[in-house]
Amino acid sequence: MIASALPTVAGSVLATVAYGKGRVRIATWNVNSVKQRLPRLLPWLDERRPDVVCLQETKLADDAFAQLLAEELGARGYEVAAHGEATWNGVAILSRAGLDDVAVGLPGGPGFPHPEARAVSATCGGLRFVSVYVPNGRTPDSDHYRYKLAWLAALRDMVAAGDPTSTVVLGDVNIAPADEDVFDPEAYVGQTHVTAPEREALAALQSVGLHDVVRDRWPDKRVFTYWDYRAGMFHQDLGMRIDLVLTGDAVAARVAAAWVDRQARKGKGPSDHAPVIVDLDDAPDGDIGPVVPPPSAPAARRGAKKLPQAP
DNA sequence: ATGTCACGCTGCGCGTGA
Repeated sequence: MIASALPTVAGSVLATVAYGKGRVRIATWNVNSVKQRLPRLLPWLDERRPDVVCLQETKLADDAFAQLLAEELGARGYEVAAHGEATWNGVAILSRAGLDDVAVGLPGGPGFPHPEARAVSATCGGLRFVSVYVPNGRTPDSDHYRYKLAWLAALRDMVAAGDPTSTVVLGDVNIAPADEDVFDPEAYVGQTHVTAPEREALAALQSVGLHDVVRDRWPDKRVFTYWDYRAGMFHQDLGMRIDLVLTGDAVAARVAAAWVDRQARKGKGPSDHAPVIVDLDDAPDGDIGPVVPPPSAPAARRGAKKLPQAP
């Protein structure tokens, strides 16, 4: 095998060398404009060294994305699948574990009124990644809210039509799955992100076989991923958990760590969202998946690590 | 206490989206 003729394989080797012993780090981050966030994104990639990164709210057309980032990402070993538009929305997948079979959007998915750049999928090292930016919904009586529900149904259908066990759906779902995922549930009654139909649509997505791996690992912990820019909300830790990593069974069984990188929300020029990072243990075949754990391996085993969050 | 950011503009402060 000649590595130089196989850039995908070479990227996979690089990832293994970079992170050690085959463990794979995946992440999602709503960057709120990749152009504005470049001074935070590049150092974050260098510090956290994720192997697969899903971005949302890139707010950049694909040619501009390539022009802005191709060199910096290529130098770090990443291949890129970007699906954006000029001003709003926009999603991407960065991978140094291979990047194949890229698909944009959702088959048969709704538009508002036209399809928006809110989903991109790719196969990276044997796992199917879907980077999603779920519509906000605005208010529960709005067309945008109905669009949100229809969009989630189309996402569920797409995942169900694939191979859910080796799928990872990650991104900004604009839904707090439970009241524990909101700093003040009473303050949000009647607003989007917490209504029953939204939570039911999210549950329907998960019912195809996806695990909320951050909540599974920290069942009782106050953990948020988004804090409004205003009024010192982050400083007071008044946020919501609306950025999720949802994985199929085979992936969930390999989760070694799952945490929110609050450091990235601090300091100068942050996004209003923090990245979510999940480490997966090595797959026995040396690829990153999919792997069904042997019967003797309890699915609950995981070398739980202390959450590396800042005070 | 409606507080911040980012977007684009028959732009130079404002409406819109989050």
